[in-house]
Amino acid sequence: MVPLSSTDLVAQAHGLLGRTLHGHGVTVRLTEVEAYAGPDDPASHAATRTPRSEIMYGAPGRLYVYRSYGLHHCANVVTGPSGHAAAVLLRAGEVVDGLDLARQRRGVVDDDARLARGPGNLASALGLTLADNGADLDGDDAPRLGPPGGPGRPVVTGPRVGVASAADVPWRFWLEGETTVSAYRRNPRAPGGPGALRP
DNA sequence: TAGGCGATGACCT
DNA sequence: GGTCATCGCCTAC
Repeated sequence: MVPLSSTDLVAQAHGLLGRTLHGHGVTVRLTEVEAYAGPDDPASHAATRTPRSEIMYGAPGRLYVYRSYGLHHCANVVTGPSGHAAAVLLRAGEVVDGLDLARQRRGVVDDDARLARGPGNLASALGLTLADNGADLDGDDAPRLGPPGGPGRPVVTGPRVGVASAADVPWRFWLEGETTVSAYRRNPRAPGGPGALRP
């Protein structure tokens, strides 16, 4: 196994900002992501290796989709390498193509910035479901990632949203000034003090 | 097999 | 700011 340093993971997360993700008829430009380090990260689903999290232990460049609170789907990009289970949660994006379809899926017509704000909404706008779990993002079929490119504007760093463990690890990254970025909300179960895990 | 919990989001006050 | 809907997954027994 090749150890993945936190700086590499941060670089992977930064690399996804500003990049496009093509879903089922909808394309978004990623504006907010969160990094999860794998078995060493108590906030990651990969902290316990189970059939659900197994996809994160596989090859990088694949999509990990899970259902949260019985209502929403959340999408991650496995950043690997194989066996390390590092992944980046896609939290928000700007819909740049397929606006009508995204509005139809989300039922939002008055504020395009809300179409893909929040991981559940992002997955919904893209039409991502559990059926997309394990999809190869470098393949020809949707979902797939667009070509790498710079974020285009300064990247802001902050603590991760909603996690009960390691809530203070500043592995949430978003593009400065983007209206599509979701609001910060701390998990009520998270301890008040600084987290034990620091990059 | 049953019970508890969660990387959420929308609505209400 | 607070509450609640809702169900797949994990763990304990």
